[in-house]
Amino acid sequence: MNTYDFSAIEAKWQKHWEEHRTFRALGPGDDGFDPKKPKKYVLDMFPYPSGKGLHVGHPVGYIGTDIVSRYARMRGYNVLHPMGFDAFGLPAEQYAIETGTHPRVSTEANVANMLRQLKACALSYDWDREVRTIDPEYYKWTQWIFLQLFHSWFDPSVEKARPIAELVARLEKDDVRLDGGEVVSKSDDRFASLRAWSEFSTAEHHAALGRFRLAYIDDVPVNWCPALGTVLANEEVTNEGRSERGNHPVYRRPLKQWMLRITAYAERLLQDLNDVDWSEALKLMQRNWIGRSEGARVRFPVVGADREVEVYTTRPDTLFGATYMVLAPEHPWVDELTSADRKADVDAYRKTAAHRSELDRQADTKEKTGVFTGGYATNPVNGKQIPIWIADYVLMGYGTGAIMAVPCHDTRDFEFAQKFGLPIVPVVVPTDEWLLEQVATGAAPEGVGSSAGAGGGAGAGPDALRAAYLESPTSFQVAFTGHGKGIHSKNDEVSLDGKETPEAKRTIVAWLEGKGIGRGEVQFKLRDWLFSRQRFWGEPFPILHGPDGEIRAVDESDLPVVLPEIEDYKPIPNDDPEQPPQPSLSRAKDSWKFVELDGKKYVRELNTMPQWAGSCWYYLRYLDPRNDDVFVSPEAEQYWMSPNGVDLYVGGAEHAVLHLLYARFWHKVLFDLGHVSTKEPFGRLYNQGYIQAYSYQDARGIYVDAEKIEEKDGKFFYEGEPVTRSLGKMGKSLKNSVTPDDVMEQYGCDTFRLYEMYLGPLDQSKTWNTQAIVGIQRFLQRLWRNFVDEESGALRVVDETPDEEMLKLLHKTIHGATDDMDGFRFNTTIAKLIELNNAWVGRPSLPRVVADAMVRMLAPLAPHVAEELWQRLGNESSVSRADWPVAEEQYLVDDEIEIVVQVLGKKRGTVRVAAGASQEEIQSAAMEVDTVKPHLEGKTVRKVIYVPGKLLNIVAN
RNA sequence: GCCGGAGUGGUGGAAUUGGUAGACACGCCGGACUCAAAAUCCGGUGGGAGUUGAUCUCGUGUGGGUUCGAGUCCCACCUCCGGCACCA
Repeated sequence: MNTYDFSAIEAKWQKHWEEHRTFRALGPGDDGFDPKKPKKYVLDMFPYPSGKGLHVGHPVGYIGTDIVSRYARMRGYNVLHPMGFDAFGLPAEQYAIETGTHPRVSTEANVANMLRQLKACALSYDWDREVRTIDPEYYKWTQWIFLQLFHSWFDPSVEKARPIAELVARLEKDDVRLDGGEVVSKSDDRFASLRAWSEFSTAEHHAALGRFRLAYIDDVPVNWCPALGTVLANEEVTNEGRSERGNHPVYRRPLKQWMLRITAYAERLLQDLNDVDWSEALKLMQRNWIGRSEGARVRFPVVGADREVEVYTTRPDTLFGATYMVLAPEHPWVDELTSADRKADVDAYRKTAAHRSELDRQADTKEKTGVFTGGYATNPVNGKQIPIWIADYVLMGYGTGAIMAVPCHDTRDFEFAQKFGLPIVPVVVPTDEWLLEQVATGAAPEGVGSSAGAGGGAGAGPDALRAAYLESPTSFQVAFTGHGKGIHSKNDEVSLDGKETPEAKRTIVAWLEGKGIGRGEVQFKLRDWLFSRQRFWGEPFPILHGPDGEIRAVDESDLPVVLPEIEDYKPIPNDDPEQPPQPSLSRAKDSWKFVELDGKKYVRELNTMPQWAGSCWYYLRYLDPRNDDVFVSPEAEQYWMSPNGVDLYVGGAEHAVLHLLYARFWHKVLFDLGHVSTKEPFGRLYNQGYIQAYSYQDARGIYVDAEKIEEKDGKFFYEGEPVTRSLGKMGKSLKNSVTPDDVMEQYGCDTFRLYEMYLGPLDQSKTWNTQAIVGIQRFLQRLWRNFVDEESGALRVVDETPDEEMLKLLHKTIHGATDDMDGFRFNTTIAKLIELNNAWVGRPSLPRVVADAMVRMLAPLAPHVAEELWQRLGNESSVSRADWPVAEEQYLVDDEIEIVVQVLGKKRGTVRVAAGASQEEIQSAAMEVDTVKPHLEGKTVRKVIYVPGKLLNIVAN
């Protein structure tokens, strides 16, 4: 083997690593584990093994984390770098249905294929720690964690989860009583009027506790798709209100579903984002999703009824401008508030609203609709009677499902009021900037304030504009929604006039609280997490339903509840949307479905968990994957997770919200209950960019095979016909997929890995171009020829010291490469190695000191060729456990340096000076440079700026 | 509409805190080797001016600004990508 034979080398070393279990991660309790070494937990996002296999875009992140892991090992860390498969879920089940195979069979085939592809990439995972969510040994603990949620409640007084048994004990002692979802202590005025726990029936006990448990059953509006026989996530529903798969109608209707009380953690999920090292963009996405807003709840008494409608507003300072109210069509009090003569209209409106899907409703944001109920409420700040409407621009799911409408200072209310002729009263004075901007955009009425009309160039003055606005706000075509000073906002007890918005808010909230008609409140957009599906391919719930409304957890000792075998795992479709869903598990045998315990007959919960469940905690199972007694041992958990959780978590930005929010939520519950030692799971998170590829469409718009495109003069042709080019994700449908299998067959794994990294920075989207890969291939071949004589196969490495210049290059390369590796800039690391290698091309031999360092630096990036050369250099152990080279300071400094000479900021020449030269010396030398001199002639030097070691700028004029 | 991110040669990209714009690579051009081709090696390669050369000049999406000096900072705008979207 004299030439660079990548297939032989790669096969040899992959076999070697597997046989020697080179990348086994030793942890607490393992023989040979060294607890004195620092640890690094490097994690890839849990992949879903799809039937399509990987394309070259998928491994980018995996190669990146692999390089980080290999580098960390060489820097003396104990590295945990595991991989596994998130294999439950709809796509696998749908694929299984289409192909008529059992989901387990198709899933396992997909896993096997993906495993093969991953292993071909030489990723240094500890495969002994592989987990799969579909294994009962794994989902036993998913079920166990679900039970932790079920058995816990969020105690707002300490802002953490506690065992619900503690609450029950206090209820049984009658220390506390329940007011809906609130725990009321003896000292509270309400206590005496509330029923004691002992007066509750069994069913009431369960219902009452359900309002506290972190996992609970509730009637919630969901996307119900009768044809598919399941509820769907919002992402699975198209804009037309149909299912993405199969294009079946989807209905919005309330259904009894399992929910997880993630909203209890909203504040902590938001706050703790400050303590994690994630990109600001990603944190912002989570913050927006959680959607915290500060405002007030205010109660409006209904005229002629002993009722108060409660609204939530973020602008309590505009209360005096509330000229009508709007309830969501689904609001429970609509019937009661509707007058007899309005009933027909109201019913009709509610019916149409109910038939529109949520997305439908959100789609047309232009035209507001609504009807008057005939009812009136009293504005509590000024006693005015205002009409109550219903409209679908108010959502039942946010706030109280009712709003006070302030048309002058809210865009939606403004549009609605204009359409239905409701009064619009200004209560906040717009700022001058805003007023002038309205003139610029043409929203202000024409001619206002322009003293002499056109020609004079005199624009509308702010004073005139303000007067015009306050006189007639509708003459401006938009609402003023910003902050400003209050106006027309006072009653006998309180005045907001002249107060800036923040102060006005504080003033009115204090007044409302004093009067007992409202209070300040924080709201979140975040909703509780709908956690059940009616499909087969998921984790069964460890829950039994008793005959008297009892909801009983399966004993921990009886876990796992194994997914039963059923004859037909297809979903149970139903054309009638009014029929409740039939979970696939309802087809299980009675022996599975029914359980007798303590003389009672229970029915198993027949829903399954959604796909997110297994991926919410897999990073914990990797720490101790074969433990049958606990989900993770405290020793393993503390060693690998403390102090900041996963040290590096890499994945695509598509999981920015859902997975990362769900996993953080579970982790916090486990933290509160004492099962894990950190409050956040992922201390540092890094989003890798996507790999995009060009796709080509012919005249008909049909995608054509990207591999067969020919380019001529910047135009593209397929079989002679012109085609159009566009950039997009790689995929079969765009006919632009390139598989790692093909690339590796032609160029080898090392070239593939290097090229994927060389394409650009890890966090950026990059465009795949198979053509340019030869550059990397040539690099490895040149490298090989620097080490090995292709004629004889002899090593060209000699024990001699390179000259000073080459030593400097070597150590500067080590210095720079180390820096680049630390910053995940693998593209520039590779560029530096190429430069170092190029410097030796054409020389008769390669000094050992250079060869040694070069191989070490190459090891994390191109592990096979590095191992091979390492061995040829006479080493016996794996280069993957060798030390990363260290740059020697003495070679990083030059005796003589080149200083750039600028005149007035423009480069005019350079001077070579001794490294220690003073500014004066450099300056006088610089003035004499031939190319500099002419630029100084006849000018006076005003100032000289010297950037040490780099540049001298002479300011002369 | 709102919120993020990004625009640098023919191409992917480099320039870490404001300090030589274009490292490295692809492609292209020229040369060496060869009967020839491939591979390899050597040289060139942002635009314009300059007979060659030194050199000059323009140049990091557009237009302004700050600065001795701007790809980098500030303001306005354009384009592309991503997220959210009646959230009161």
